[in-house]
Amino acid sequence: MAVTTDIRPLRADAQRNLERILASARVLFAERGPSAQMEDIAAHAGVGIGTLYRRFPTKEALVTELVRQRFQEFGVVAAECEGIEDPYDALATMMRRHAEAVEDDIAFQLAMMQLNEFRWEGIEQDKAALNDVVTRIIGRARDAGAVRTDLGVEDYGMMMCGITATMHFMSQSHEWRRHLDLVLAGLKPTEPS
Amino acid sequence: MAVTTDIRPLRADAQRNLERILASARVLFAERGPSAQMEDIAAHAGVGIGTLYRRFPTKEALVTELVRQRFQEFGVVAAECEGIEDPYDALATMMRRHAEAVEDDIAFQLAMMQLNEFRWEGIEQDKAALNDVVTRIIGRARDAGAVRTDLGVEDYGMMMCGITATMHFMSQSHEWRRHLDLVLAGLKPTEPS
DNA sequence: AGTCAAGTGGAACCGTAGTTCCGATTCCGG
DNA sequence: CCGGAATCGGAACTACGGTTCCACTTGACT
Repeated sequence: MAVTTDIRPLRADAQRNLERILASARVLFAERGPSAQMEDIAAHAGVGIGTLYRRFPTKEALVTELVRQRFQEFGVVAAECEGIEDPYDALATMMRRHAEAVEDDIAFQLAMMQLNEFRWEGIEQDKAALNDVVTRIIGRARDAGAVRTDLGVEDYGMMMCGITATMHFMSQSHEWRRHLDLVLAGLKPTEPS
Repeated sequence: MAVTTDIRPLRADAQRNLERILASARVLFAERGPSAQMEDIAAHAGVGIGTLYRRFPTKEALVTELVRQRFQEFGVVAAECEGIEDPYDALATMMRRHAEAVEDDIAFQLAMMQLNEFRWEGIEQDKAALNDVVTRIIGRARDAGAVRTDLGVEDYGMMMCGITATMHFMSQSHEWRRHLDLVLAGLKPTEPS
């Protein structure tokens, strides 16, 4: 499943080219979004289109691979945040860090928002793993009385979707941090008033 | 600027066709988003593509006209909400009604989110008008101490962007209402704790 | 060094969707 | 009822971008 061994180790130059392709794709997709063109990516990597298509049978396959990588990073971040003592801080920090991780990658912003409606082949596993950690972090905050009692995991995707949208569509500056603040404020337990 | 008189009143059948085109475009764009095809719209309206292009020189022109109409409706809704006694209720109701107005129009959802980054020709005026009303409603709620003191008009677009995104990308069901609740909760004045 | 499967480059192909063009048709004033 | 300007229809044109194909090159193993 992982990176190594398929059947045959891939020729030295081919390996080098593969890495170049991935690097270039990362840059261009981040910069221009999913509409970045295959030819441009190949050119940027210094290879022909044929070479690119030898590794990734389709554009979608390429995008998916990149999204998967990013998604794993998400899992790592979440795991790190689980280590934070204060339950509320753990949740708030995770949200902030996840948002920051998305900040300068246009293609991933869109992927983030559409995670629930798109069928990303082979992401399910990483997604489930991330979901577990988030569930625990939210549960802990809730048990500690740091957030409203009706907060659930489902809310996490929703909130991130909204924040990512702000980030993506209101590109200039960092207004999205304010949106995050607003949402975080909305998480506080409803005062017994 | 308005609907009537340009130079010549438009022939009877042409007028009829224009209305049909607009109606069909409204339906198809709402249903399929901005990627709805010109040919389909023409077919749905029962006219040839040539006819469509006679009225709207480009697809963008057609979309823009529809967006403009919707936007005006937004202004009407806002004005109505300004009449609500309770300052907080006025704001909350406006947000809810604006969100509902967008609910089943995919093309307009995207337009809504991109309002700040796209250059919609000839919308500026309606946009400014709406902005004024929203400013007043938010100001009133703030003065009444119903919402945090640092809430501004700029936040309105941001919040609506986030909610629209939830609606658009997490299509199934009506989860967006929960997002709205969360955001509204976040607007409450920060308790002196 | 020789062999050849693996790998490479990029011209050509193809489908899609917006837009143009123009002969046929239709409203409307005289 | 007529003439012609306005309007119609839809075939054809165009641009764009993903994907295929294949003659040519190259790394790795004997």
